[in-house]
Amino acid sequence: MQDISKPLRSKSYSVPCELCSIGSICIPMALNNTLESVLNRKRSFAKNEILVTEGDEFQRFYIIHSGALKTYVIINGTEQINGFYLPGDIIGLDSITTHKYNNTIKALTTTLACELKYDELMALVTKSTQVRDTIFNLMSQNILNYQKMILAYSQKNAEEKLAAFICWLYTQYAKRGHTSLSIKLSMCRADIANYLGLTIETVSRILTRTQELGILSVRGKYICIKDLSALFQLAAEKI
Amino acid sequence: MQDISKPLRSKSYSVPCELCSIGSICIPMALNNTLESVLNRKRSFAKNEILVTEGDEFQRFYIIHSGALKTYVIINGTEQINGFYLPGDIIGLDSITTHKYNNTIKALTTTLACELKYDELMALVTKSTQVRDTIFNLMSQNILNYQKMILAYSQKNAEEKLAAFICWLYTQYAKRGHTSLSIKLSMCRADIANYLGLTIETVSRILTRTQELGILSVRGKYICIKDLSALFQLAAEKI
DNA sequence: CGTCGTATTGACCTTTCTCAAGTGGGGTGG
DNA sequence: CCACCCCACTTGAGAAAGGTCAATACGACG
Repeated sequence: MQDISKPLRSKSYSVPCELCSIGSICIPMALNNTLESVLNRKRSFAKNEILVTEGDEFQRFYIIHSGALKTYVIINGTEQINGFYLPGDIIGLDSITTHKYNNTIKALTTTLACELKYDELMALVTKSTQVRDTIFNLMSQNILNYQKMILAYSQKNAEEKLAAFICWLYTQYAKRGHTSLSIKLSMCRADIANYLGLTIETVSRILTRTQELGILSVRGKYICIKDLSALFQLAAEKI
Repeated sequence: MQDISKPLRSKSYSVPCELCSIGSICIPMALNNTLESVLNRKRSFAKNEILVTEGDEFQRFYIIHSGALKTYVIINGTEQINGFYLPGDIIGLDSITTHKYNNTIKALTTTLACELKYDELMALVTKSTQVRDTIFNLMSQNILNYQKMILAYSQKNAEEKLAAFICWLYTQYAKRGHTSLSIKLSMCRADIANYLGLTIETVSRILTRTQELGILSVRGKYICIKDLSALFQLAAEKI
């Protein structure tokens, strides 16, 4: 286990609290003293460290400050990746209904995450309509995202899926104010392939092809978007 | 437009209020007089009638009492189906965050749906922790369902997708107490194919093949499940 | 500077799509 | 009441996308 109060690594990208997915409720000045009891701020996890295991009792959400996580389940002995989570994202909303975690959560890189206790958050929801609206908004957004993702993954071919995936990465960072066209992938090809329902070879081939089209520049885990609008067009999404 | 207070058709399958997705908050005895102002009970829609169009201002959820709906968006001029909704399902949770409907909602058959006003529901959430927990539970369940669906549709081949789809239909009805192995599809092959990201021809071929395996018996829109456990196994899900 | 794990590339095979023709059932008009 | 028609569905043959297996290249790390 890691040191609880390990400081933020200046090298890695992180969200300022104002841009975090929980937004306004994360700002101490908005909620004064109530906040401290709800959030155990900034716990650090090492690369490949498992935060929770599928089936564990649900107690707290995780909100990523810096780094990246993946969630997965084991089906027939093989890992099936459910999602990737980046700075500002919240994990655990699906667990409210089951009272336990439905996925294993693992750190892809060194990650700093805020812990948010469920019980205490619920108490705040009743007390403050601002918190209530924030949480409803968050859950609704989550549902909308999943709808879009299902559309994407049922309708798109391999090339479009991969383009959509990179667009998603770009958008996730952009939403938090980080608009660089250079992206460092925190996951390996196998994880991407697994998540998109493709094979490693197909992912590799398509990255090469997209590079030859002048849309991307790929070098290992580093991707540079050369033509953003072409990438979005390939993903069949409106920019 | 239809007669608002058209009575429930006895022929079609419907959920009793106790099994509706909004569950306890739909039972008048639990919420007494507050309920009537929130729910405009049982409005009827004709087959192919459009309830709301993508982009319309969001005001109310729809909870299906009987019949079936589909939601879709138009991408590049073609319809892309987002989901099918059956008795007990609630539509509109994704709209909380956008304040407008993200999909067009259309009736697949004659459908009876309860309308639930958003503003009034939110007021109830603050007043009653029971309502609050019900709604959080509902949204969480929704997120969990989408997670599972994404897994399903990114990892499965055509045969598994279709089996999973029929399992889902069966399960949806079973959850509401309707455990018959005979299912009448309310959607056409084209809709199923669209939704699953397949072609009509593939859907047709797989239905035929699955029938030859003795798992299903297909006759137009009528499907009879001959071997439920084999079907779930084909869908790669635990029963 | 070698080693191990990850990524790329190539040849071949399976699945699904595409295009095209044929079938069948429900509704309408004679 | 029957025949016809239309639309939804089924079936078949060839094409394309993606998967599989195998060899090779790269790169981080000791």
